[in-house]
Amino acid sequence: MSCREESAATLRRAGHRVTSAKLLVIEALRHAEDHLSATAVIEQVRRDSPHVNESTVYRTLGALRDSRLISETTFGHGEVAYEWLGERPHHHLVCNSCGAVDELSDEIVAGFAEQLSRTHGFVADLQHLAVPGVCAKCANETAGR
Amino acid sequence: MSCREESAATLRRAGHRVTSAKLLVIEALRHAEDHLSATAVIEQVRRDSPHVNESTVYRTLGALRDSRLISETTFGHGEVAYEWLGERPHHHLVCNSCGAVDELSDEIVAGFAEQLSRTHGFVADLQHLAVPGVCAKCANETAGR
DNA sequence: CTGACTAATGCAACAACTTGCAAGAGCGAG
DNA sequence: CTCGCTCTTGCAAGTTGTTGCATTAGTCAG
Repeated sequence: MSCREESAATLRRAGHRVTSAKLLVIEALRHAEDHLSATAVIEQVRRDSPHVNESTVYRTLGALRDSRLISETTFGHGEVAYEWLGERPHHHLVCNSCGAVDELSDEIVAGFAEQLSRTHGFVADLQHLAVPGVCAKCANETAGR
Repeated sequence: MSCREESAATLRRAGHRVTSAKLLVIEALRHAEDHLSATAVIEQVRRDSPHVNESTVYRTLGALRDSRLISETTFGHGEVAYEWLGERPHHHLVCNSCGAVDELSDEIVAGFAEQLSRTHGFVADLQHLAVPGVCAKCANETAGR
């Protein structure tokens, strides 16, 4: 199955209609294999089809997020980043000092969620968490000084 | 010490100049004893001093957040909520189903942060976390059906 | 108390999103 | 294949938050 057909099938499975705008947004995020800002997605989509309206992209991003096909994350203060959610859930460690974004497997986060369930009966929905802080490298440099 | 003098002292300690705009923003948040949206803060500030510019309030909220005097949290998708950070750190459990916001003590979160430190050397800065999910009540109702 | 240095503010333009509405297009029924 | 229901889209106007710059006003040294 081609990449495009796969995207179409995913869309259909999630109850969306298969339109060129949605496909373009999905392709942009899949091929980026990284976080993209809304503006970057618009730019990428327009590289292929300049006529696509920006509000359509915003609406599509919101719809795909609600269907759990992509994640919407706020890194630090300001920008919203979108990312294709492929296989397993994952999370991010964002360094406030150097800006590095590291990946965090789901295990620790899942343990945290389980604790919340045990103690508060709260079923946490942590599919894509961005944890702010200071990375090991920056923490060392600061301590050394 | 009056409430206002206390706010002024807090501002000074954090390296800010004591201005009426900053005091009004702080008082609004302190007396609310709850989360306020940026718009609500502007409204509240203007009830006392209608001449204060909205961009000043936005800038003040940003400055106070950077000084750790207030927290900036995103509940669900959309609005940003500000809250006065009094004593001890605390967090929130936000129900996606009924919208209830419950408080979460820092203990569990601190344990999570410690794990991140042990496994990744990452010093997490989780002073005010909003965990999305489904509260115990809503989870029960769904299960019962 | 006075002057000066610099943070804070107001203003207006800008950037980043959102929303209502009418026109267009996907997709399932027949 | 065609019809029609309804989801999507484009457009334009509206929110919400940000930024550059000139002016105002806290603070602190003297």
